[in-house]
Amino acid sequence: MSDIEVLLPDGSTRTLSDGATALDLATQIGPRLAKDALAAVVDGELTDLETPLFNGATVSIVTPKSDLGREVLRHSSAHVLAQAVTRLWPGAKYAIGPAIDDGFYYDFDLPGGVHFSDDDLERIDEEMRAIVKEDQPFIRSEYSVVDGLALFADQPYKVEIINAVLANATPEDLAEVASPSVVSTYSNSPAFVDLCRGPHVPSTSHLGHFKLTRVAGAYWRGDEKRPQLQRIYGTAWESEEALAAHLHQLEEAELRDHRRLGQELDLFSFPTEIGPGLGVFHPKGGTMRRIMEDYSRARHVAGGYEFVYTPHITKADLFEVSGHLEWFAEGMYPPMELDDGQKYYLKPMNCPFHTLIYKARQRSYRELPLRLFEFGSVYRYEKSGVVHGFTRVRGMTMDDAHIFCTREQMTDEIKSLLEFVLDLLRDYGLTEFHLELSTRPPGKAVGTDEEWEEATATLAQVAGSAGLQLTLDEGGGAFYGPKISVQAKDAIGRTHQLSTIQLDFQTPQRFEASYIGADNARHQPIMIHRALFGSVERFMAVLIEHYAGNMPTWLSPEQVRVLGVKDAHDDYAFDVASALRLEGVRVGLDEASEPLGARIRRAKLEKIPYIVVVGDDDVRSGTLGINARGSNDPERGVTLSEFRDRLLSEIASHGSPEVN
RNA sequence: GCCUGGGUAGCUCAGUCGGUAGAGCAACGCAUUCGUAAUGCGUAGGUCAGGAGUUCGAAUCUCCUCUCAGGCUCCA
Repeated sequence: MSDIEVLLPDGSTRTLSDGATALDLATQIGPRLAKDALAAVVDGELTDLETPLFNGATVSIVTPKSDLGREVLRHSSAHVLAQAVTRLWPGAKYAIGPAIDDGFYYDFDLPGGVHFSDDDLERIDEEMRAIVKEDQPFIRSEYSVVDGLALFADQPYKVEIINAVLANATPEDLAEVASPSVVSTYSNSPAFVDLCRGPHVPSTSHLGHFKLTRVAGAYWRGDEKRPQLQRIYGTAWESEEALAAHLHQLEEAELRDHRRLGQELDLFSFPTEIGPGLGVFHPKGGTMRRIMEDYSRARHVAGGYEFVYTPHITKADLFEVSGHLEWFAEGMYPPMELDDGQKYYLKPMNCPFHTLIYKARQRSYRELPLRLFEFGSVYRYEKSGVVHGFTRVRGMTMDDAHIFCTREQMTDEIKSLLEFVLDLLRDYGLTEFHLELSTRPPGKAVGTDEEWEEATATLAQVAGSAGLQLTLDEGGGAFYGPKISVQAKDAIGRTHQLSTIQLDFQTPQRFEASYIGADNARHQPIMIHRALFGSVERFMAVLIEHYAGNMPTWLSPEQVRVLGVKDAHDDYAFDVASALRLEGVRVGLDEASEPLGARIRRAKLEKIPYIVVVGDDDVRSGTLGINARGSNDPERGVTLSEFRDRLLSEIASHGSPEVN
């Protein structure tokens, strides 16, 4: 028997006897590795440990504490979930069960149309732990398509997957089988066989650090028109500590939920009397929003924008010309019908209105680019199940602008616009971005192929030269044009879609907008739609979550609260507050009717950047005690002028007390 | 829109087997005057989301509607 030689990731080589598997390799390297090993990567292909190696192969062993390892154990956990469900509900049909970020899920169709309830999760969890204890090996088998179809004769979803792969293999389908001509399965006991490409952990005993999290409905193959299956979600990790850390992180995320902080900090609410997805801003949230908007306005003035205002409703005609009634009607509120039979719609977008402003008179090429800006409130009829705090609403205000320019100007205009966007977002404290390019939505778009190609190529060129990571969102554009969207990463690593920049050849055409060029001829302008916050409400929600409610000083509704130690100090406290207010600082005063500790506690819970405490010493020497947010170590004896200078410079630089 | 689970005082929540409503915080009043995260006592506050039904009797059981959360689909 001849030997084979394999290459390890560190560049070294190992000699093994012919027919040796990845597990044999791991064993040869060390018993610890053999014990930990879950799978292997052979020449870039993720595969089972049982896979025989061949001469010259590059092999790495996959262990639990790696992304690949976690993916394998999550995928295997999904199989155990399915096995547990088929034990508890004999006759259950199982559909697909992949690994996802942080966990896994599996979709089921229970006999008699039964649905899982939350209580079932506990039973399933117990059954899964029993299976783990049974230490069942995952055994791979391969069948012909015919045999595969016979094997899964009583599993209609599996049959559908096999047939779909035969007909037209999508990457999603291929995840479930080996290749279009070979049906691969894994069984971890004779009683449970699943269609799967693999690989899997050697046996169920490698699993166990999991938690089933929720049950949800999910459409078969993600299609609203197909039957809805019962999905169970779980999370799984390589160790109890990693699982606990993940659960802890979820709790942390919950603490910064803007809906919760909006309530706790008295910023805004969603009165049920008004309706779903329609929020109101309380004075503190209103202050925060006003500051956000004012700063944006100032930047837009500097950026050459002109400010316009337009109504919230319009005759149907306008949206017929724009194409919204043809392409966007299901996102619009139903019309109001007036006595004379005229239909009026609430506006879901501002662009047609701005186009009419453009068209209000003859335009010259000398006016272009013409940049029209509006904090425009729009209303969209979102499906009832999708509204979510201020991140998905039915009424919102966009920091919307439409730029009319010539075809020659558009590339430069988009380039400088992208810089403007990123610069502005950084001023609000977001620093990590990537871009997404959304292309023509198939079957839902107006305009010629050439126009779409030119617009998409222009955006791609600008996005590519921005030096940021660029991802492609195939078919995600608006009906009138492709778009670049700016995705920002927040403090706990989540990404949020914020700004969108859309290039539109269609609207000017539909409205017959034109300008007179230097050649004294009529030309059609190009239109750029752009919103930097996206919606003001949502941007505020993102910032609140990013900062966990600890807003930088310039955005805090109350920047300083002054407390007298006892009521003999209230006059001095008032003077301090007045002096700061003269400088434009938002200052609150909490008089000494309660113990100092209680007032400090309340101010801390309100996340006010600076608590100023004044007592006898301060009255005597004209100083302050400063208790900054994020610190439990107050500074004593600071002069008013020193504090004022520090505070004003922090506000001007958009800083926070935490980072000083 | 669909699936699962919720809705009890301003907020967070308890309420057993169907027997007529409870706490903490907040609010209000009185007292307390205090140097860095909760002073004490008292008062008031509820058509138990809304409607219908079952029952001698419903926060509790059934149905419908509204609404919230987590998913799916869709999306800024």
